[in-house]
Amino acid sequence: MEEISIGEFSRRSRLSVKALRLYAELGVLEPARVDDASGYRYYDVGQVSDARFIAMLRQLEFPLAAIKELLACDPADAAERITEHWQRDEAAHDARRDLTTYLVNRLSGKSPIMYEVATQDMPERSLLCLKRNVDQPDMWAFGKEFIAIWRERPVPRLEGREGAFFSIYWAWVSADSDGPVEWCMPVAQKDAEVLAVHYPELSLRTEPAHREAFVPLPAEESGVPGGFFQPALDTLIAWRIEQGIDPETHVLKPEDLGMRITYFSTESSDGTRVPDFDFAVPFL
Amino acid sequence: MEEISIGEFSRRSRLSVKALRLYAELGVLEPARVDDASGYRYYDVGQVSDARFIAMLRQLEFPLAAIKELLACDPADAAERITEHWQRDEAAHDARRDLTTYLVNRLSGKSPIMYEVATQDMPERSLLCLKRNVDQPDMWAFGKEFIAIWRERPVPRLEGREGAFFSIYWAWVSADSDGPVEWCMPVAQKDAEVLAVHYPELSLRTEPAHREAFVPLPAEESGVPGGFFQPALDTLIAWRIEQGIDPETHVLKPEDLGMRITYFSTESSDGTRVPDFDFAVPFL
DNA sequence: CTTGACTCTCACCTTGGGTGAGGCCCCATA
DNA sequence: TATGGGGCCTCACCCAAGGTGAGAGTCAAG
Repeated sequence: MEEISIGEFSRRSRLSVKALRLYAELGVLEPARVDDASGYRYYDVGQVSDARFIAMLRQLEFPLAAIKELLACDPADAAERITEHWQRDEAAHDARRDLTTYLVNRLSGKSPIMYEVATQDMPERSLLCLKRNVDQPDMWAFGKEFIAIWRERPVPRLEGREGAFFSIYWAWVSADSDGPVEWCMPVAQKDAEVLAVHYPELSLRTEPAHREAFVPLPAEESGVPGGFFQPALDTLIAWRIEQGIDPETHVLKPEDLGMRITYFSTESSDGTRVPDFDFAVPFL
Repeated sequence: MEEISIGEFSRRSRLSVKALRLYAELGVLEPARVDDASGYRYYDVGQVSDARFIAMLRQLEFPLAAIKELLACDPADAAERITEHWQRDEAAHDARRDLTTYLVNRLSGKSPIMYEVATQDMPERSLLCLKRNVDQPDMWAFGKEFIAIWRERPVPRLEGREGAFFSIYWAWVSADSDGPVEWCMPVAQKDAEVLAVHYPELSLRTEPAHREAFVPLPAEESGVPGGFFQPALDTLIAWRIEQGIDPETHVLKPEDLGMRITYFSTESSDGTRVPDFDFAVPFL
C-alpha cells in the first residue's frame, strides 16, 4: 500500500493535521507507520475512508471515545449505536423546540390559554386495554365502543382519579395521522387475571408507578375532545419548563408513557354526579 | 428588595454556584451587592427570573456572550434572535439527520438506487414564474397549465439546460402537504421587462448565479414525477456527504433555492428530439 | 549543499463549567 | 462572649476537541 505524509492525508481526509495528531494520540486513528528517528507519521492511503468515517461521526457529535468503540465493533452494531445516538439527538432537539416556542411566545407577549396544572402520584396499576390506530374522526366512535364493553359486562370500578378509565394517545392524532390510541380501564391488581378472562377482546398489562402532570378541563368542554388539546399540551410544556424539570432525566415525552385523557365524574354541590375529565402527561 | 446569599440564589434559580460566579465574572448576571470586606455576593430575589432566563438560553446552547447581548436588548429583538438561533439549530439538525440516514444505510449494507450525479454552474437568470400551493395529485395539472401558457403565447426559448423551464419544490409535496410549487421559464435578461408585460399572470424575478447538483433521469421515467423523487434526493444527499460539502457554508437545503425538476429535450441519434428531465438541488 | 516547505514536540488558549484545597465569614447555640 | 459548623471566598487544576504559535528537526528538489 502507498504511504503518504500527514499533510497529504489531511488534504485527502479533510481533517486538520492537529485533529489527526490528537486521534493518533488517543488511539482513534493510528498512522500506519511512525518513523523512529524523525517521529514523522505516515498513513496508508486506505486509511482515508476510516478518517472520513470519523469525520462524519464527529459531525454527529460523537465523542472520540465513542468513536473508538464504534470503529471496533461490526457494522450492524455500529448502525444500531448511531440510531440510538440519533434518537437522543432528536429528543434533545424536541426539548429545545418546546423551549424556543415557549420563550418566543413569552417574549412576544403572547400568553396562550393557560389551564391550572396539578400533579398526582399514580400507583402501579393493572389495566384492561384496547389499542387501535384511529384518526381524529374515528376517535370518539372508538371511545364509545370501549365504554359499551363495560355497560355490557360491568366491572367493579375503583375509587378516585387513579381508578378512572382513560385514553392514551401513543402518537399524534389528527385528520391525517392515526394514533395509535389506547383505551384503558384500571382494575384491582388481585382480580386482574381472573377478570381478564371475561374480556377476551382486551389485553391486560401493568403500568408502572409514575407521576402525572394534568390540567383538569372544565366540564362544559366535555364531549368530543377537540380544541383544548393543543392549548392543554402547551400548558403542560410551559409548566414543565417553568418547573425546570430536566428533559434529560425527567422524561415528559408523549412517546414514553403516552399523553392521556382521564374520564371520571365528580359529585357536584347538589349531589348529582357530573362528568369531568383532564388531560395528563406522565413523567418520571 | 430582599437580599439572598449565593447558595440560596443557586437553589432558587437552579444554577450551580460555580456557574453563578462565572456569570458574575463575565458580567452576564451580576450580584446586586458584593460585600467589600468579605467578598460575599448578595443577590436580589428579583434576579431569579433573569437567572432562569439565562438557564433556558443555555439549554438552547446560546454562548454566554450572546446571552449577555440578549439580556440587553428589548423583548421583541430577543424573540427574533432566538428564532434565528432556532433556525440554525434546525438546519444543523436536518444535516445530522441526512448524515445519520446515510451512515445507517451504508453500514446496514442497504445501497439505495443511485443515479449519476453531475454539476453545472448556473448563470444569473431572469425567470417568469407561477407559484401556487398544490399537493401531489394537482401537481401535474398545474404543470400542464403552465405549459399551456407558452403554447398560447410562445416565447423565444433559450439554449441548453440553463434555458430549459423547470419546477421548484419550495417545500415537501405529498398527498397531505402542498408545496408551494413554482414553475419557471428562463427568458433573456435584456428582454425580460418587455416580455413580462405579455404574461400578466406570471411574476418576473431574477435568480442569483449558483451551482446545481443534478441527477439526469432516464427518459422512460418521463411523465408524472413519481417514484424517482425520494431515491434521487437520497442520491444527492449521499453525493453531498461524500463530497464533504460543508453543510454550514455550502448550503444545500431545499428551503434555500429550492429543489427542482428541469424539463428539456435532447436530440437522439436518429435526429428526433426526445423529452428528458433531471432532478437538481442548488448549492452555493 | 542549501533552501524552503513540511513536520515534530511543547506550551498555552478557547467554552462552560466541575472539583478540590486552604482559608475566611456568618450565625446560632452554649 | 466564645465556639462550632456550615457557607463562602479565591486559586489552581481538570475535561473535550481541538486551534495557534514557538523553536527545532527533516525531507526533497535544485
